[in-house]
Amino acid sequence: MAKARVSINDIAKNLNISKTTVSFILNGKAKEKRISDKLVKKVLLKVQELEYHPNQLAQGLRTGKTNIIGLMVEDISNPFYASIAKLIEDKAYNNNYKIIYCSTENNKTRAKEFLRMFTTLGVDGCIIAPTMGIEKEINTLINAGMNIVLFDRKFENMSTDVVMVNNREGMYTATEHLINRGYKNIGLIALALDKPEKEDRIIGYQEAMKHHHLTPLVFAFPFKSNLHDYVDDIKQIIEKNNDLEALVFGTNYLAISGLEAITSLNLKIPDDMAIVAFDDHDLFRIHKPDITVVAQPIETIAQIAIDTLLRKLQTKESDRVNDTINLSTTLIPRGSSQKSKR
Amino acid sequence: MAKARVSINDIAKNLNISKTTVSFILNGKAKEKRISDKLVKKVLLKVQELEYHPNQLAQGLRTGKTNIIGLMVEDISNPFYASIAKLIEDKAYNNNYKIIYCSTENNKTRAKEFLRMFTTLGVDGCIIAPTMGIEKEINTLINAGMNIVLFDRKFENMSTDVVMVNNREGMYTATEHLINRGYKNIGLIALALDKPEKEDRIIGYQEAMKHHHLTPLVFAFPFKSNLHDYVDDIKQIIEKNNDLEALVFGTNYLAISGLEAITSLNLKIPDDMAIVAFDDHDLFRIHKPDITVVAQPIETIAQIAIDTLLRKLQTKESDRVNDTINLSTTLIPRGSSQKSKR
DNA sequence: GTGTCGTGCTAAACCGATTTAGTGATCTTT
DNA sequence: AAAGATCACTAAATCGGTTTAGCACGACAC
Repeated sequence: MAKARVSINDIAKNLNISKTTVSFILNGKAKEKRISDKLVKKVLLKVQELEYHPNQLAQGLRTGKTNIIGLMVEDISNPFYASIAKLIEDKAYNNNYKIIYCSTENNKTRAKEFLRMFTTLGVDGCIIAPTMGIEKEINTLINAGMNIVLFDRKFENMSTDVVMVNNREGMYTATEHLINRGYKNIGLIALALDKPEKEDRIIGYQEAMKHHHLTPLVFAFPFKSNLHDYVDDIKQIIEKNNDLEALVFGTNYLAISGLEAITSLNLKIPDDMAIVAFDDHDLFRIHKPDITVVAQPIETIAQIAIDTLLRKLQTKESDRVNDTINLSTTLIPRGSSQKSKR
Repeated sequence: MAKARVSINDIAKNLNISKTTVSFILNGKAKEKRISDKLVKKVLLKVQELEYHPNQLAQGLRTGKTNIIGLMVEDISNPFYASIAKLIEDKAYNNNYKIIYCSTENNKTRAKEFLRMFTTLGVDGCIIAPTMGIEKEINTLINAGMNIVLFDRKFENMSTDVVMVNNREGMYTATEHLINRGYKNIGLIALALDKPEKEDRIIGYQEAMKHHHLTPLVFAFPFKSNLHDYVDDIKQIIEKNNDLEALVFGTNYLAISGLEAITSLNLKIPDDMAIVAFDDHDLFRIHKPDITVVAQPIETIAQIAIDTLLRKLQTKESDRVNDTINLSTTLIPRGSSQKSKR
């Protein structure tokens, strides 16, 4: 038999006082509202005794604060986002915030529905790694007063806080790493949600190639929710371009698919095909040979994103300044893959 | 300037009707309550025009249903849980449920606080991979009428639905796999949150060893939130037990740490040290040589967990039957590691 | 003895929905 | 033409909190 939860009325009735008084006491306004110490003690004791815990829906409805933060990413099962989610959750928890999360799978419709869900649920703020095509909705939210921090991907001319890594520079470094090791026919396998000429990671690669007078060779894919589907695509690319010496991968899962493709074609890394991945992963560290990566500062991204949001939540709307933080990536050279002469 | 959200009152006032009527219409009770088709149309149009979406806090407060499901796991950044979370989220979303999640880090206090959060927030149900030591709290919740589905780990004599894999059998199979390939000195590296003699994975290993007249050698660790800390532990074990031929790992992250340890000691897999891991991971598939694992049926676990919960939410409390589902693991033999004669 | 002030507390409105219990108008029946 | 049924809605209570406005009482001043 389900027993009814204890409400503030139960406390009040039990002590024959008004629920106003109970509320004041529980919200630390006892002094301000001149409630006697004796009564305060009595109430707190009764609260303990009956194990009263305020209904957060009612609180949220009245105060407009839910202490819920919405977190929207591409795919929570991607270790990159999962790690960030974990760090954000942890910090949120320490500040008495809960996380509602959702994976957009780069689906515009889904993303929009989640945004609506955030508002109808009354989240206090949200941290979003946005998909393309939800710019308008996000702007509407911002204008309606929602506290938003973007990360991983940004929109031009959006007046909110953004935490970004320098994708262009990171990719430039990754590409140059291969060039410095003597590779010339270097291809890029990347995701293009937007137009390729707008994707910083693609641009960084192209700049590095051009700067060294090499010809860029970009293979851009749309997002697929079954990540395994990339393996065949990559196999085909390798088979069709048999002068390819090296590949740069734009995301961790593309690189993982790349590894599978390379292995199943019986090619050796790095002699038959050298690779560099964007975004680190346990797998790249432990793989033999270990894989050079451009790592994103996951802890810092999470840290700044949640800090910024929490700060925002404590600032009057009028006093806010929107920052765009640009973090640097780190090249982690692994293996010893100087190009060997075949 | 933050614009106020549209409420049901706005719709009502705008059309000069009662909000009761609006509520009836929006909840599909127009026919039953004999609201004229003309008015129904007018209301729906106005709802569209003003982009009205009901406040879910108010709805939740009144109806006692929030359409929120709580998901509690050990660590959302562990791919095992992250994958399950993703699948659960997806299915929940399709049924108009949202997910609030939290990582317990096997911390009793944290877990208890999260459970409380679930109730004060009024979640409709929760899916929990429980930590040890929160049995009492979970029972209290169940008695208070909360809908709970447990997975990954269970408590004896708890009257709720549980989705489990057969850990004992899985570990037996994993161990026997190594025995069949000719290894004799096989150690187990596992987590022991409870007492080792109560951990099914440890028991399965021991049974396999004894059945084949071999001596079990169990190394049980407590949970550490910094997973990297296991590497040194494992290195020491390998160094101190130099007759060890093979290791079975109880979790994916222990196996990953094991790989790191083995590599950093310059040992070769499987010749110097053969291994089998419990719970698959991209890394084990792609690693050279690839690593034999006992895989858990992640999709099925997620599927059954959320299905069971959703079904439970639609069933009268009195009609409920609690199931314990036992799923089998799958041995995925990889590599070709017959023990070589040294 | 009346006005003022401080003390200690509370009644009632409110947040935004749902739900219960009707109400007044029109139509049927006899 | 009175009684009952049907129709098309609605006022008010409710969920469980917070917040506003204010009341009753005693002390003190004059």
